[in-house]
This record gives sequence, C-alpha cells and structure tokens, in this order.
Amino acid sequence: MLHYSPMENMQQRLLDIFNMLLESFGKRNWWPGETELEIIIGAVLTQNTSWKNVEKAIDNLKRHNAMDIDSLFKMDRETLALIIKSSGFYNIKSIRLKNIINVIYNEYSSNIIKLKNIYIWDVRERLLKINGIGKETADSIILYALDKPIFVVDVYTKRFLRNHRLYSEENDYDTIQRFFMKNLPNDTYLFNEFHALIVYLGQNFCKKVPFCNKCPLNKDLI
DNA sequence: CACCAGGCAAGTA
DNA sequence: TACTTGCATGGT
Repeated sequence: MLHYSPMENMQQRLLDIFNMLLESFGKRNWWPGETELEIIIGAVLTQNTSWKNVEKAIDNLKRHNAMDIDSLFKMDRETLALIIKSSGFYNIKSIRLKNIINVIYNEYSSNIIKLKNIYIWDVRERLLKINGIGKETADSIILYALDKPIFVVDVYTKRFLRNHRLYSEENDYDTIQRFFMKNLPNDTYLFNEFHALIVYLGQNFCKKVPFCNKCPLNKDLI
C-alpha cells in the first residue's frame, strides 16, 4: 500500500523537486520546434511515437515546403500520409493533421495568433472537439505552441507521481492536472520546464525499476 | 526475436 | 463507466 505526501507540504515539495530536477538536468528548451505550427504538428505526430521518428517526418515536411497552413490545407491526405510516414500511424495521423489544419484554416484564417487570443479553457474546449486531439495533445499545444499556462499530464507524469509517492496515478487526467495546478504558481515557464524535466527523468532513469541509484531524486524518495 | 515510443478513438459489455 | 483493440514506423 502506497502512502502519499501530506497535502499541506505539497506546494513546497513540488517546488523543491522541480528545483532539484532543474539543477541536475538544466533547462530542456522545450518544445523543439521553430514555429507554433511546427509544435502543433509535432504534438500530433508524437502520439504514442518516439520523438526521433517525428523529427524525420517534420524534416520531410520542410523538404516538401509543406510546413505552412495553406500548403497543408491544399495537400491531398494521401500525399501528406506518405510525407509523414516515418512517424508511424501515418494514415490516421494524416487525418488528424488535416482535421486541425482545417479548423485553423477555416475558423482562424490560417492565423495561429488568433488562437492565442482565446481564453485558455475555451481554446482547450475547441481543440478537444477536433477528432484526433485528446487532452494531452491539446494541452501540449496550449502550453508549448500557444504559450499559455496549463500542465501537461502523460505516462511519465503518472509514473513520477507514483515513484515519489506524491499522488495516486489512478486519478483521471483532469484530476492529476488540477493537482499540479493547485499546488504550483500559475506560471507558463514553470509548467513548460517541469513537464519537460519529468519526461527527461522518465526517459533516462527509472525505466524498468521505479528506483535506480543514478536518479538525482533518490534522496527525495522514501 | 520481442518490446516500446512525448495517444486517441471506436467498439464492446 | 471500464476495458480492449487498431493504428505502424524505427530503434534497442
């Protein structure tokens, strides 16, 4: 039976862990991507896929001069699918990219800045109505492309909470997101860096076993 | 060879 | 609501 940290200490505890991770690993400079559109496309292509494969697909889009809304809007879905082939699930992902591109083209005049001007929870609601955009993808877009303060929850986040006895990973997505956002300052930079550090921790430590002796947070573990 | 990766939606009970 | 399955390439 796991036991979790007392909630009255949670705010300081999370900040301490964040500072420890930042000091150990340094800034992660997320999201890798030159433009808002590139971040949005990367968020869709990386669904259950390693980032390495996504990078190849993004490079391929650039080689085809297709890294812009109008080109992607006009392109056949089948053509788009072949260009992003290396990212896997390329048929369904070509549909998903088309879906969000169509919304940006038709509702926001191909102008992603207009999305930035919408209230954070309203733009989240709109993104979640798009077939192929779930909570993690929507929140990644909002945080990393639209530069708005929202906490992204993924499988690494849940393992992190479990490994450090902070909160039950059995809670649903929105509940875990609220846990972070209630216990941290509402700061875009903090949410950006924290999520990236949690992913870095998960990808480089504690892969198979929950606790390895190389983990910089070991002194924080029970 | 098996297994996994920065998820999501649709189908089933 | 809770659980299962399809989607698919590329690295280890």
